[in-house]
Amino acid sequence: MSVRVRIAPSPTGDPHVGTAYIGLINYCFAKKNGGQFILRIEDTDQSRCTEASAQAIYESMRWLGLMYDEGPDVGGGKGPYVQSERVKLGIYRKYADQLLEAGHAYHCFCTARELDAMKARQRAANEPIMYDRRHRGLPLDEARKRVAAGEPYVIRMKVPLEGEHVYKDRLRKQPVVKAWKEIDDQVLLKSDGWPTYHLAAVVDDHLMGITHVIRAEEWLNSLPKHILLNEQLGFPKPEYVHVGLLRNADKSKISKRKNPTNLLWYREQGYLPEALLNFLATLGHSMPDGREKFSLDDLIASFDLDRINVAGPVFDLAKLKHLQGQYFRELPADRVQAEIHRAVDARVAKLLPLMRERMVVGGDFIWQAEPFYAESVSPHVDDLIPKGWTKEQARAVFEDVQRALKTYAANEEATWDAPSLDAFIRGLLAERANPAENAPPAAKELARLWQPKQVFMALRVAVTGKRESPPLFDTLAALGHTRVLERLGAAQQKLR
RNA sequence: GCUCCCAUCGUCUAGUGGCCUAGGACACCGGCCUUUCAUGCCGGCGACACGGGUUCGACUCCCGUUGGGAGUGCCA
Repeated sequence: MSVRVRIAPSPTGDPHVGTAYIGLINYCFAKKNGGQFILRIEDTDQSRCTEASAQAIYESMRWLGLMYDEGPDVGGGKGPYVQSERVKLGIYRKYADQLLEAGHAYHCFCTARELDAMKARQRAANEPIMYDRRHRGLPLDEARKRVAAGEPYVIRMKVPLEGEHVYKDRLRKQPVVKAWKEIDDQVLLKSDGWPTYHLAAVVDDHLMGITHVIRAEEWLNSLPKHILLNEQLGFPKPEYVHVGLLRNADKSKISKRKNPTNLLWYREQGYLPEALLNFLATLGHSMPDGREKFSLDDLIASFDLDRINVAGPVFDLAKLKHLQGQYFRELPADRVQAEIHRAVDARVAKLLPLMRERMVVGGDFIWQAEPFYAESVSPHVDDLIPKGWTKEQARAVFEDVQRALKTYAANEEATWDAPSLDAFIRGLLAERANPAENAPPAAKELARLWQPKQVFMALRVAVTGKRESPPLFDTLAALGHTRVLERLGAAQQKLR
């Protein structure tokens, strides 16, 4: 039988680097075995899923070159490949009814409030948190009467009350053993009539002829439910394989707060798909010959599912950058030039309003915009010290402003734009120039320094490295708080 | 809390009982090349979490401890 694998992302938010990671593994496994790689969109949460997000998934998979043989935008013989469309076809309802008839599932009429109360009680008592199955014994005909009467309900699966589930995952040394009594009677069909992930995925994997479900470790806990569902539905079981989750530096599940997780961000930044794919591959898989730089074709040729690591790897941007550099430097001159144009164009539109009135010829943009592109700037020490100030005084003022801006940037309410920064910084100056009666002597001594003209020039020099620049607050806004704070710190270093 | 998974340098990993005084890559440090920087090359720092077994012999197998992670949703 031919291998058929899939990725089944949910179109919420930005296309995720984890999708690419799991996608890469599935893709390689499919290609290695002459099988098919399928993309299915799991949008059964009507409140969170968007079409734009689905489009972004297609786009990023294409960009990476992880082209699927079947999927929403390419078709295929087992479609539709979007679950919301399948809901409309009544596919999941049909299987839910089948489970109901066979006595493998039942109606539950609990309200959200009842369920919350149940959880709260269990939490307080340090008991495992799960549904108490209060409606499990309800006869089917009685439940149907309540449904007919318009009472809201969900359909839950009937999990065995005793015994245990054992599954040997090919990547793990020991079989995974889980007692049934610790597994919840999972909701299969929600009160809006749409399926939950568990029902939809099992049904679709079967209908789409999926032979191997290779997915992230976060699904391992619900594995018994999925296998049970296959059995109750009379489906032949695919092989389930669970790979480790990508991690942040602190080992927690990768998140956008701590890492760039948006695939399109990498494209915007100018990362090459080959580099990103190569990097992702080294995270979980290793070449038998130890090669660490290789093409997708090389990877497929040597790919071995059993060599995938189960321990979740830390996503290390520094290593990606190194690989990216290697790929970039191999690029032919015309591609390099194209990449430069792309990188510049992306920022020109934003900066042009600031630059324009100071420009005489187009080339002026290059040096005028330099502070906005540069990683760091190198101001002249003399320019950092306004007339009549000492080095120490200048440093004290920079430190004070930096601290204030740091607090400001950390404030959720505050916005980092020119008008807000203008108001904030002028307010700070006014405050410092007029210290309270009971202020420390040091503050009173510095009070005379807080003149806008001089402080603004010093700040301008610190953040741009030049005495000429667009208006200070526009400049601060365009630079972003991270760079501004960095440069204020660097200025203080220079003044030591 | 409960359940499950995982455990080699800071990070990604090689290692499937003797080839290991544990190999490579990133990062870091030093040197060479170079007017500078970068690239490139050379070198250095640096790990088998701990404790018990099994065995003639454990990084490799088993058990426990510790640590980390995930799940615990009418989200996926």
